[in-house]
Amino acid sequence: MATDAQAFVKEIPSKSEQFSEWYTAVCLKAELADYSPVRGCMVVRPYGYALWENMQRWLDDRFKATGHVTAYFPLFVPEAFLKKEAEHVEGFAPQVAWVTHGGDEKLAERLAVRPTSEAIIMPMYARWIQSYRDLPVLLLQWCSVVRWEKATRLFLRTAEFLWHEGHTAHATSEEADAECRTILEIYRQLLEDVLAIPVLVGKKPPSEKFAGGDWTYTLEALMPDRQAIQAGTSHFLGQNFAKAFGVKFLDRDNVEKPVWTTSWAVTTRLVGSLVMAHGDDRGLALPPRIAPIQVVIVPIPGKEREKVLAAARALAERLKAVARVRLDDRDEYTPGWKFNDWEMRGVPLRLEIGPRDVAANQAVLVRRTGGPKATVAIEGVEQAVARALDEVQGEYYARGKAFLDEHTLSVATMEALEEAMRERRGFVRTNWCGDQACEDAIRARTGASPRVIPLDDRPQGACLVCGRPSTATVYYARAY
RNA sequence: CGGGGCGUAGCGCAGCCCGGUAGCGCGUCUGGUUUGGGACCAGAAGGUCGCCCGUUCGAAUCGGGCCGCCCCGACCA
Repeated sequence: MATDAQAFVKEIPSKSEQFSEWYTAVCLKAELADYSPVRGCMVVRPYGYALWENMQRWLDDRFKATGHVTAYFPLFVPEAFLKKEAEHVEGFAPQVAWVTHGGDEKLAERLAVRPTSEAIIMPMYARWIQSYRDLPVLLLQWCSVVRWEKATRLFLRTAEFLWHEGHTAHATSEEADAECRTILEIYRQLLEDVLAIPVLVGKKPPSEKFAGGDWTYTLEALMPDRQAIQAGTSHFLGQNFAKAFGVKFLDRDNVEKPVWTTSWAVTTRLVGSLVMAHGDDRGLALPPRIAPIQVVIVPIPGKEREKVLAAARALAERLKAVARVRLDDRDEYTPGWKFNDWEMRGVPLRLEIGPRDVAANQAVLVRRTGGPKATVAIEGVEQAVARALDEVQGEYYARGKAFLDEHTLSVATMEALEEAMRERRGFVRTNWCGDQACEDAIRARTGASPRVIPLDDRPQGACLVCGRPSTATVYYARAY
C-alpha cells in the first residue's frame, strides 16, 4: 500500500525530488554512518563498515591472486619528503593536515598527515631496490588518509577516508602500464560484477590526472542525479617519483635506471556510490553480492509461535550454506514493521514463514527489487534462494546499464553540448583536438568537466570547439 | 570559500515574530493482550532549548560572536 509506505518513509525525503537530502537520510537511517564530533569526519557504523569489508575482502583476494603483498607505512610524512616531487606537493598541499607539536614540544620539522603515501613509500623503495632482480615490487596498504576538505558529505567527501593504495615499481614502462590496466580491470569487475554499477573505463585527460603522475586510468559511474562520480583510479607515475626520490636499479644491461612506478586506489566513497546507485524512496537497496545480509527470515508467529520459530531456525540453518542469512526473531516488533525495516536497510531477499507455511512445508519469498511474493518449497529452498539472489543481482546491473545508456549521448557542436548539459546532464561524448584551450572553453560554457577518454579510443571527426581533427573522444559530465 | 537554511527529549517537529510554568507525535521503560505490510490498552521515565557574551527583574524567544550540520555553487577521491 503506497500510502502506508509513504507514511513509513516520512523521514526519508523523495529520491527524485530531493536527491541530496534523500542520500544523507538513507546513510543515517540505514545506520551506515553517523556524524562525529570532529568537523568533516564521519563514523562508519557497523552496517556501513560491513559493506566496506565485503569490498575489501573481494579486492584483497584479487590483489593477492595477482601477486601483490600488503605492508604498512607510517601515517606521518616529513614535510621535506612531501615536497620532493614538485607537482605532487602543489596538488596536495592545500588539503594537508599538519602535525606541529609532539606533546608540548614544537617539532623541528612538521609532519604531514598522509593525504596519499607516495612520499613516504618512495624513500623506502630507494633503500630496498638495487637490481632488476628486486623488481617488480607489488605492494599495497589498507589505511586511511586525510584531506582537509572544505565541504564534506557522508562517504562521498570526508576529511578522513578509508582506502587501499597500491604502490608498485617496475623495470619498464610497458610493465608499469600493464600493471595499471590489470588493476583497472579488477576495479571494473568490482564495480560492475559485485556492486552492479556500470562504468565508463578509460584515461583521464591531462588536466584531471594525478598530481605528479604521467597519466591516470579511471572508472566513471553515473549517479541517478546524472552527475558522474570517479569510482577508482590507477595512476601511471612514470619515472617522476623515482627520479625525485632516487629510486634506481641496475638493469640487465648494466645501466642504472630510475624505476617506473604506479599507484592506485579505491575508497569508502564506493559505499556512497552504492547508496546512490540503487537506493529508492524506501531506503537502501543492496545488490546481493555486496549485501552484508542477503536473506532475512521473518517468522510470523500466529498462534503457533514455538513451532514457527523452530521452522524459521531450521530454515536459517539450511540457508547458511548458500547465503548470508539473518533470522529476525525479535519479539518486540510485528512482521509488518520488520518488512519495512529490512527493506529500508536494503536486504535483497526476505523469506516469510508462518503457520500456513509450516503446515505446507514452504516459505514466502519476497525481493527488494519488487514483484509479487512467491511461495517456495522448503525442499530445495537453497536453490531457489541462490537463483533469486543471482536474478536480483542481474536486475540491479541491468537497471544501471539502461540508465547509463539512456543518459549518454554524442554531440558534434558546442550548442548541442551546452543544451545537453543544461537539459539532460549525464555523459556527453565529444571529439577533442587535444588542446587545453578547447577543453577550458567547454568547462567555462557548460560547467562540465572531462571525465574519461575510452580505453580503446579511435578518435574521429573534428574538435567540437576549434574544428581541427580530433585526437581523442572525451566524455564530459558534471561530477562529484 | 561564496549564497541560502537549520540546530528545542533517542527520532520528526511546534513554540520564537509579540520575553514570563518547555510542548506534540513517534520511539523508550513496566505490565497485559497481540503478530501474514510500521498492533492495542494502562501506567512511567526522559530537556543545562548547539556554545559563549550581552540586553532585561526575567531569555528557547531580542542583539553580537562562535561551533556544527544541510542545500545550491566554486575546488577536491
